[in-house]
Amino acid sequence: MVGSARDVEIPLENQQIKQAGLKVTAPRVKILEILEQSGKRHMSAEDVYKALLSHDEEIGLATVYRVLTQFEGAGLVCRRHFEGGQSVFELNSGEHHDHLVCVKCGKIVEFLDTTIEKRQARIAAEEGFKIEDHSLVVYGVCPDCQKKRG
Amino acid sequence: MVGSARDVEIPLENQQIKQAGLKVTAPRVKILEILEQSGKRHMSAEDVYKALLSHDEEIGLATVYRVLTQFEGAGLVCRRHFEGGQSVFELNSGEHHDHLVCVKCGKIVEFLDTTIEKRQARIAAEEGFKIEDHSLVVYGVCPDCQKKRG
DNA sequence: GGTATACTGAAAATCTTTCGCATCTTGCCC
DNA sequence: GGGCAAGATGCGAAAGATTTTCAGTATACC
Ligand SMILES: [Mn+2]
Ligand SMILES: [Mn+2]
Ligand SMILES: [Zn+2]
Ligand SMILES: [Zn+2]
Repeated sequence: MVGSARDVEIPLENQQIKQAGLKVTAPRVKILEILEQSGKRHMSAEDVYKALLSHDEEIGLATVYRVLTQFEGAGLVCRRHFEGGQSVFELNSGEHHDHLVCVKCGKIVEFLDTTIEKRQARIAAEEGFKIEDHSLVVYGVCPDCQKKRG
Repeated sequence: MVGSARDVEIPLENQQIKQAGLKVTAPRVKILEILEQSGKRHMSAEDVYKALLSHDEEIGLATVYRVLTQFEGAGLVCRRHFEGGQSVFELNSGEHHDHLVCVKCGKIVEFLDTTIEKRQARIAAEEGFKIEDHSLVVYGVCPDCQKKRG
């Protein structure tokens, strides 16, 4: 047998999952791949599930929810609660950011504004609150959707 | 029969409901009363339902949801989506505001910061979005809860 | 009062997410 | 490489929140 173990590249996903303290299983690797490769940065569990189906992966919806929750706990993904029933997940970029969401087409623009972040911190401090987290979502109509309709 | 129609005061609730284009019915009046009289400014449908029960009102939970949704459509109440399952409703004060929520005890502090509001408007404008709404919720631990635990 | 229409309560249906559990896998030791 | 225990998966059932359905009832208006 010629060649070393290096002939087979160990996918980055496996490292991430292992480092998160989770066993490397097919569902976990596939779900992470979907999140990394999909054009949508923000996907609902259902979105992920459908993407898996379209890749002919036999993974149950319950497993998708379970794995996404584990990934969240491990800091691999962030869960968002925008309006409209389902939670959406995105890979954790490591940097906090907020969202601008188009109410017509669902387009999402991410932003980070230090002025807002500072004001929030000040307001919380004035009330004596110790901030744990925050959620800022601005809903509006994106340029494309404004063109399409009056 | 002495006395005019003015002897019987028409409750303000009835006016508000009528002006909203809705028929004045017992459930609607009671629910509006609960929202006005309850110490909690922010109530879930379940909260309202329980308050009704404690007032010996026979109103179904489905009706509570229906009425709250109608009130929202009529601009009488605002629906909020804080973390944790249920939506909460509050009377529409006519003035927008955001929320600081204690993750331990649920205490809510309302605030309005023009600096933040302006920054949001600018950010949306830069992206060409026409703002329709926004939701800013800061989660943290209130002073009381900080004292109670390490 | 009489009537068309809107409203109501209760149950059933939806929708999203989580559980229970029998059945597989993975990670690890020999 | 095989054996094993802990941990994961898939499936169906269950749960929790909200909405819909529908037959009976109340309201607004004449
Ligand atoms: Mn994002
Ligand atoms: Mn409020
Ligand atoms: Zn759009
Ligand atoms: Zn508190």
